Amino acid sequence: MSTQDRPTYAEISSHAGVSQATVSRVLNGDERVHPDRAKRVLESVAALGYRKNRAASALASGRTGLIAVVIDDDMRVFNDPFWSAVSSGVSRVLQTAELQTLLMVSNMTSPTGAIAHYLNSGDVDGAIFFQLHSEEFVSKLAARGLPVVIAGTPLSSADFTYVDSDNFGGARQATHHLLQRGCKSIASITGDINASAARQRLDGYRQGVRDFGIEPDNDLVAYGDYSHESGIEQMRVLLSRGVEFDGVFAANDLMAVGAMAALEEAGRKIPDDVAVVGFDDSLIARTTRPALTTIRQDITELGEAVAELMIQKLAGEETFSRILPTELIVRDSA
Amino acid sequence: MSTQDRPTYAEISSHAGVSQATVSRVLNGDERVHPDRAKRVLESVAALGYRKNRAASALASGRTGLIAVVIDDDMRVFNDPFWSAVSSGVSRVLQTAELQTLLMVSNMTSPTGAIAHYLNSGDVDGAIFFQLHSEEFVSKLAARGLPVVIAGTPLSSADFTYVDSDNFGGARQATHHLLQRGCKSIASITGDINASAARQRLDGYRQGVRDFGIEPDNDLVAYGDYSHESGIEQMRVLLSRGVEFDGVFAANDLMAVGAMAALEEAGRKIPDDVAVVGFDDSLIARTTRPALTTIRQDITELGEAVAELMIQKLAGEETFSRILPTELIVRDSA
DNA sequence: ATGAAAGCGCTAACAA
DNA sequence: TTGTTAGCGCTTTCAT
Repeated sequence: MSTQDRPTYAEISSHAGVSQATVSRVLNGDERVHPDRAKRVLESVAALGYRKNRAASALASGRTGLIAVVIDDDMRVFNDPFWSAVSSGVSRVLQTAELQTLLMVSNMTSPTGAIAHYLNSGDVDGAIFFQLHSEEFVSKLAARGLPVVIAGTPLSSADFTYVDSDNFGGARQATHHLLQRGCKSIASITGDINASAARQRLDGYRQGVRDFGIEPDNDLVAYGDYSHESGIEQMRVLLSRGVEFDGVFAANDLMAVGAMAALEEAGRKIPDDVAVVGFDDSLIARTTRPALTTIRQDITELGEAVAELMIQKLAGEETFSRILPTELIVRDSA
Repeated sequence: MSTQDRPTYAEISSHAGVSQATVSRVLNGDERVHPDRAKRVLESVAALGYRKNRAASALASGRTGLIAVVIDDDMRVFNDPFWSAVSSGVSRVLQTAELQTLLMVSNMTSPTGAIAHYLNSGDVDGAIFFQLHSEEFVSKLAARGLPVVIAGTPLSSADFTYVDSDNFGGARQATHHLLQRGCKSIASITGDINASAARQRLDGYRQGVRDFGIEPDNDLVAYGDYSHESGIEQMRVLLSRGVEFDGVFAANDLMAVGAMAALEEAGRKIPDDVAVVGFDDSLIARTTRPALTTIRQDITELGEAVAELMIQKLAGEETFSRILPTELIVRDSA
């Protein structure tokens, strides 16, 4: 809008008394320019209030400076502050590398969708996926040479670069805490078991009990889907099975809160009759009563790590997936 | 990355046997092209798997197809699913108009910041602001001809185009509900009073009591800041004042939950001794016990409305700010 | 180390 | 209605 006729290389070039090529070199950090001339260029840039036209730059160089962040338009995602915190971290870090964040909300990331279209069009320099959609689709993009980083753990063993919290370790930590505080029998309510995080947390729970010489008992595991309702339901299921337990690890805070409601409904006192540990350290963990003991993941760092890996990829450096440590936050429920 | 040497207008043009100008016209929806030739162009496009190069298009046309969504890097924003739901709506609607969403997280939207820089560079076709930062800054951008739409109500009476929930009406509705269920004296805990929404909710509460012939009493108003902690604190303040009340309207759910905790701590039963109504209908309203009666705002629609207004602005149409209706959700707390 | 010059792929006058 | 033709502003060989 409004061709404010801003200065171009032509103006800078004549104002500084150098060629446009030199202006370009200076503005792109090319080393081989005499410091004096570089200084003059920079002065002219400042004097004329010059700002680079990204479209022109993108056209000429083939680099757009845009990184897509692809999110499933899944209610889970948008009711969960988790992903917005990750996005925030991503965006902030990308900005330091002069990269912009393109937010793409996909209702279905089918290879024929508008997003697939866009991602294939070379209009972005890279793509970050939140919870891996169709891994096949993502593999295809990666194979085409598009730098891809994933927030979360891919289901397949494919060699994606990804960053995730230590779901396994966190769940194990939670279980250990319950056992250490004296619980004898620990139950667990899993998240949506189709998601890798839920599986890892279940595995961590199992390892956790094993660490204390207890054989995992399938009767103590109930399969939820991360929702508050499923926390209530699955706790009722556990109670109805008649197996004894005095500790519960729920794969996220929301289910933990649901489970606590069901426990109280059944007349069990928390934490005395049954101790409860969640996962996420979301807002709800602090505000629920009793306050929820939980596993904190550093989601802002997750976002930052993802962005850093992307920057490394773009620079052609080798990248290594990262697992971020979690932390036990002890409150009143366990 | 990887110059997949994708087809350009040159290829389409020769494949379809028309000029590049015609290709451009067809691809940009120019009416005055003979249907037959348009059809041929489209076929060639499909046959060759052509995809437009946005950078080239942007350079030539001056339109980037990018809309910035500017969000304050404020913990409030990223702990609150509110804004991610709005972004989701924005992004989805913009996509239908072939526009992409550029997510810009500002730590300080100072006119000298990187974001200001970007916004001033003509690299975006428009900007959407979440909660108005520096209105002066935004006015300046708008004055330069950048289409701007705001999610939330501007503090000043400036003529921005904005979309907001009916904060006044919702608060009034909440107050009416308390009065209708038999409460005789209603207290209120406000949000951060520097924010327009908090002021509107306070005004709505006052109007609500007045509607029932009661004169608003300043001793019944406590000033919070939207945080859970402030809900607890301000409820304690209210209780310590010694003024009687049997109903409370908190300006958001988080404070309402905090207030309930403080009430129970003081031995007051909810809703019998004191009924509580919140605002937002966030996740926490459903999961807290007793479940919170609250005012729901349709935040996805808010995002969609913002995006629609932006599209209208870009089309040069006149735009009118919108206030979206709220809905009372009755649960157990009132 | 610097400059000249040829595009990058598309759009939009202008002509026809 | 269609085609011709200049660019848009920057990057990048290729010379020097």
